[in-house]
This record gives sequence, C-alpha cells and structure tokens, in this order.
Amino acid sequence: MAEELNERSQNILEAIVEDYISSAEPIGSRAITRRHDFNLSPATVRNVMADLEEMGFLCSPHTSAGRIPTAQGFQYYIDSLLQIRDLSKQEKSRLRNSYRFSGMKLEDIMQEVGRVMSGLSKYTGLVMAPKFSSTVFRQIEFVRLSKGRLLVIYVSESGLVQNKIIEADQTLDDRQLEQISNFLNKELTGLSIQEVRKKLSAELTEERVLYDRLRKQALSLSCAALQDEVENQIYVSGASLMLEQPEFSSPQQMKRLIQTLESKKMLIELLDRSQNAQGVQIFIGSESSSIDLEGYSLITSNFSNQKGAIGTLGVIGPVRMDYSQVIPIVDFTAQLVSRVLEREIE
Amino acid sequence: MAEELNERSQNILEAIVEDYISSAEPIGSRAITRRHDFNLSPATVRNVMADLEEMGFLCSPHTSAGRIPTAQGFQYYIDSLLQIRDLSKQEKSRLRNSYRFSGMKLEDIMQEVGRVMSGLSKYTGLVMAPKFSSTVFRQIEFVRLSKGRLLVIYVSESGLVQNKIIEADQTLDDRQLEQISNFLNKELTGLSIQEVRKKLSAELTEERVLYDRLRKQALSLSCAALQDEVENQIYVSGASLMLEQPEFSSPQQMKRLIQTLESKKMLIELLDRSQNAQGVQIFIGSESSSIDLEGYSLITSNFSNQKGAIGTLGVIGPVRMDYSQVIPIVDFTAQLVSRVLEREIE
DNA sequence: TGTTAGCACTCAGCATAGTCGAGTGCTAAC
DNA sequence: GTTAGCACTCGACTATGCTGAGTGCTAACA
Repeated sequence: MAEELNERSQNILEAIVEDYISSAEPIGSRAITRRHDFNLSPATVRNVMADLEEMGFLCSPHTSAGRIPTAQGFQYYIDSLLQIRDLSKQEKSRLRNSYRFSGMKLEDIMQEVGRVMSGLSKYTGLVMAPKFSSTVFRQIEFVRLSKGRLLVIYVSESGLVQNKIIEADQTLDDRQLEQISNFLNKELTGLSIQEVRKKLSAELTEERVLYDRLRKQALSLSCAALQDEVENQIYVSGASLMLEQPEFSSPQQMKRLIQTLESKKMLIELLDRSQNAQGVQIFIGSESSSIDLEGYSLITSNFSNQKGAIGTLGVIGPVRMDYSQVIPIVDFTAQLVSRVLEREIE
Repeated sequence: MAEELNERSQNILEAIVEDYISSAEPIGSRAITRRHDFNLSPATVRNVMADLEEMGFLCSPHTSAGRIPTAQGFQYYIDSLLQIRDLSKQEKSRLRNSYRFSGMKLEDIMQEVGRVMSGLSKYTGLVMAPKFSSTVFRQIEFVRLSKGRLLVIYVSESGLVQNKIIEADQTLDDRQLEQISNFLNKELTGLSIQEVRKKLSAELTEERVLYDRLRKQALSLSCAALQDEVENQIYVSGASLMLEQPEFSSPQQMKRLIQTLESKKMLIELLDRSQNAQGVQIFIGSESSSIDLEGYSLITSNFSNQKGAIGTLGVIGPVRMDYSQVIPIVDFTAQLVSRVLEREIE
C-alpha cells in the first residue's frame, strides 16, 4: 500500500525523518529546503508534505507547527529508506575494545553489555540472560539447608549459575546427596533442559525405578529442581542517560519512562518475543500493540552459543531514535557476545 | 548547644516539622496557630520562629514564604522530639503477612524485602546482601569451562550462592577437581571467610604442602577463588513510587534522583557505613557529607543470623520523610529477615 | 517582661494581554 | 507541475497587574 511513494516523496520523507531524529522538533517546509538541496521551493515541499500527512506518514502537533513523522512514517523509513551501513573495521575494533569480558562470569558480562550499549547509544540497554529452558545441562549440586530443605545449584554449559530451594521429603545425608548428584551429572550432562525433562518423566514411569531407591530419589529431586521455569533475569542500564532526551523532559514522561523500565515483567515479555527471531529486530511503539510501548522503540538481537542457549539484548529508546547508529551496535554486540559465550565452553 | 530549647520552642519546632512532613510546603505562623492548640497568637509564634531560624533549625525559601526545617532541624526533631512508638501486634502481623518468603532463595528474599518496604513506605527500598567476607563457608564446587578456566561456586551458611571464574594453571581433570572440592569442604566448613583466608595463607607456607600435590592445588585454587572481595549485590526497588513525592516533581530533581539510585557503588558505600552499627540508623543528607546525599534521608538496619552473616536493608526518601512510620518498618523488617535467615540453617 | 494587634512590605503564583516568529493552506501566476 | 504571495494560526515568550499568604517591626496591653 505504501509502496506507491514516488522518489521525490521518499526523499522528502527521509529528510524529515532524519532532521527530526537529530532535532527532536517539528520540521517545517522551509527548514527542509534550507537544509537539503532538493531545488524545490518550500511551497512545493508543503504540497508533498500534505500528501504524506494524508497517507499517514506525518502529522502536525498543531496547525502552525512543522510536521513530525508518525510511527507509520518511521516504520516506512526503516523498511524502505534506511541504509544500514556495515561497521568499518575501525568501528568494530573500537566497539570490541569497549567491552572487557576477560575473567567475567556470565552475570557480569550481561551487566557490562547493557552498560556499554547504553553508553554508546545514549539510550537504555536491556539484556536478558539465556532462558533457563533453553540452556544445556552441565552440572547440578545439592546443598542441605535446614531439615528437608535443599539448595539446588544448577550450572549450564554457558556458565549460567542458577539456584533454587526445594523441599525434599526424606532426610538425605550428605553422602546420599553426593551419590545422587554424581548420578545425575553422569546421566544428564550435554542434554538440553527440554531433553532432560523428557528423559526424567520417561524414566520415572519406567519399571526399574521401583527397584532402585537411589535412582528414584535422584529423579524426583531433579524433577523438582528443574521443573519450574525460573524467572528470567533482566539487566537494565542507563535509565538516567535516556532522561536527557527531550521527549522525556516533562515530569510525566519521566515518570512513565521510569515505570516502564522498572516493570521487569513487561520488559521480559517484550524481549521474549524476539527470542525466536533471527538477526536484528525492531519494534516501534504504537498504541495498537498489546504492550504499552507507545513512544518507545526497541531494537533487539539474540545471542547464543553453538549449543543454542539463547539470550536477548537490545536498546530501548524514543521512537525518534538514531537507528542508523543503534542497529549496528546491537547487531555487532550480539555477535560479540555469542563469540564470547562460545569461547567459554570451547 | 541545641539543648537550650525551652518547651514552647520545642513544641513549635515539632509542630512545624510534622506539618511540613505531611504538607511538603513552607509553614507559616498562622497555619501553626490554626492547626495546633498552643493558645498563642501568630505574632508570638513568629517571634519563636525567628529565634529558631537564628539557631539554624529553620530557614525560609524567600522573604514572604513560611519556614521549612533545615537538616539540623530534622536532626533535632529525630534526636529529641520524635517518639517512635512500638508497633502493635496487629501491625506486626500485618507487616509479617506482607512478606512471603516461603521457598524463596536468598536473592529472591532480598528482592522481595526491598519491594515490600518500598510499597509500605512509599519511598525506595534498598537491600544489600550479606557481604562476602562476613559469610560463613559451607560448600565450594568447581566446574570446568574452557581449558584452564574454572567456574567456582561458593555457598555460604545462609544460602548465599556466588560464582566466579578463575584461571587455573594446570589442566585438572574432573576426578581431581572432585577430590579437591571434597578436601576443601571437609576442611573449611563452618569457618568464616576471614578465618578461611587466614587458614589458607598459614597452610600454604607450611612444609607438608610441598609433599602433597593435591593439597597444594586445593589450597591455591581456593585462594584464588576466595581472595578478592566480590562486589556487593544491591537491590533497589520502588524508584517510581518516590517520583510521586513533591520534592522530586521537577525534571532536574527527578534526574538527580534516578542518577543517585542508579549509582549502585555509591549506595553500597552508603549502606556499608551502617554495617557495623547496631539497630536502626538514620542519615540525613546534608551538603557537608562526603557522599552527595543532599535532600535525601536514609534509614537503615542490619540483619544477620547467629553465625553473623550481615546484610543491610533500609529505605531512602526525601529528608521530609515520615520517620515515625518508616523507622518501625525498617526495624521490624530487619528483625524479620534475621529470623528467616536463622531458620534457613536451623 | 512577655504577649498581642496592627500595619506596611515582600514575593511567588496566576491570569491577562500583546508581540514575535515559524509554519500553514490557498490562490493565482508562471 | 511549480512557485510567489498572502492571510491566518498558534505556541513561546514577555510584560503587567492582582491576590494571598507570610513576614518584621512597632506600639500597646496584662
């Protein structure tokens, strides 16, 4: 439908979007002709702009202001006009050098990634650690707390450490616990959590379980430990940087932004959506979306190692975001993190 | 110096502070006489207020506004005038019921505590997990990542799980690692980290180490694992609640607040200070303080189990904070958390 | 001597009115 | 199809005046 834009209209829309991205203020027809070499008079530009408004790409905050792109306008810009140039080698190495991952555990890496992305983009960085169920089993350990209560520590191939408290009916002694964890570590290493779950439920119904008490205990313990979905960890960094953006200069907007960034559940849901996609994804906030993201844009990409533990990282900012700058940052960072995670297990 | 306040001045100061706490606006002499039964005329109150201003307890934002308490005024109020009533049984049980700790691991408890304190107080909750070096050794496990890199998982008596990546010179196989962790778990369980460190450095210089390769490896590994201070984890919750307070209604103040709450390092340093104190502590932000806490007040208390793993929790809010409400909340919550932690290890 | 009433003064907050500039839509001419 | 001209709109800013809450000072009172 929107493809019918002729070249001149495209050029003007592009100019408006880009000027608006850098100025955050409504763009008037004269401003366009002054800043770009279209060899057109303001009046002509006005006509085109009126058409673009008709088509839903622009809107004017009030009669005598310039125009600003709508969400649809940005969408069109991103889909058809934006040229994402690859990063130069220099930029890549500069980016690489921004990160210092050496000797960091996974949690620290996540945090650092968010911080750096935020600093580079001037918006807010979001990083979601690999989903529990998408990780690959490496090791499990049990630590006895008070009577009947066990601390389970689970380590994935990618070095993700998670712990959980479970209730164990029987009072097992340390020796038995050790046997159990040895048994599980031998049986389950290298399987994905999904596979582990399948295996466990299959075995639990098998006959021989009845005859092997240890095996039974091991299975039911690990079932309890690995059953529930662990709430995803999400790292948000650089909220205060984003407050510098003019769209968040009013107290109401600031409050709303902080509330948005504080509601981790919502952010997790949001990042979850791009979990299955490949490459960079862009969400432009609009009223229609089920999640209230109006006024914000989200650029995400996934990272993973060969074994497929998948996490998501990205940058959230105003719709008026410098896409040409942020997209390569997110893209390259995701690749970088993937490579680091692969090195971990090598 | 400030003790020379006569009763009438005290009453008036108290009235001003309390009215200011509830209204957040400068208090005038007439407002005082209207709202309180001092049997004094506004003029008399004015005289007293002028004296109080002279002494540094009050100040006026401009000539013809009412007066607001200075930091010193609040300090005096807290030290000499504030009556902290104990919580009634009902309130205590209501508070207790706000928390749902069952089956939660330590991280979740910390988070939950912050959330609830924030919700109850309408300010921002801060919780700092027990300091690494104040914990008691319970168990250590090693997981091999890539060549030469080990993931160390450390569990304290209170159920705190921490992990770290260390470089190990030798390539140890799984069997050896298991022997090493068994050895360490036998030797170190029940010791505080300080004791562990002392023991390690003592043993490393002992002669017999030379003859026992396994022992040597174990010691040097655990040394590497437990040597550095792990950065403290801090949980901040309810920032957006605090934005509702009138002192943070201007964009500048909002930005500053968010920046303050984002700078975890600073908050950790702040909470660290009260780590060694007993009972509830109150910091009133003033310009003089080395840490920029101007305009904020911080109420903290420590929690611990018998073994002495100590963490700190508290509430940060505007200086104009409802102390009589927040202090009991912080106090009782700290006791509650201590009790929960003790039950963990029972 | 401590307390009070009266009075002139101050000042933030608010509303009103006027100006300016950037921008628009429309029309007519090129 | 493009452009110049023109009347119009409207937000942002400034100046102005008014109001109300509050103050300090002085003089009178108990």
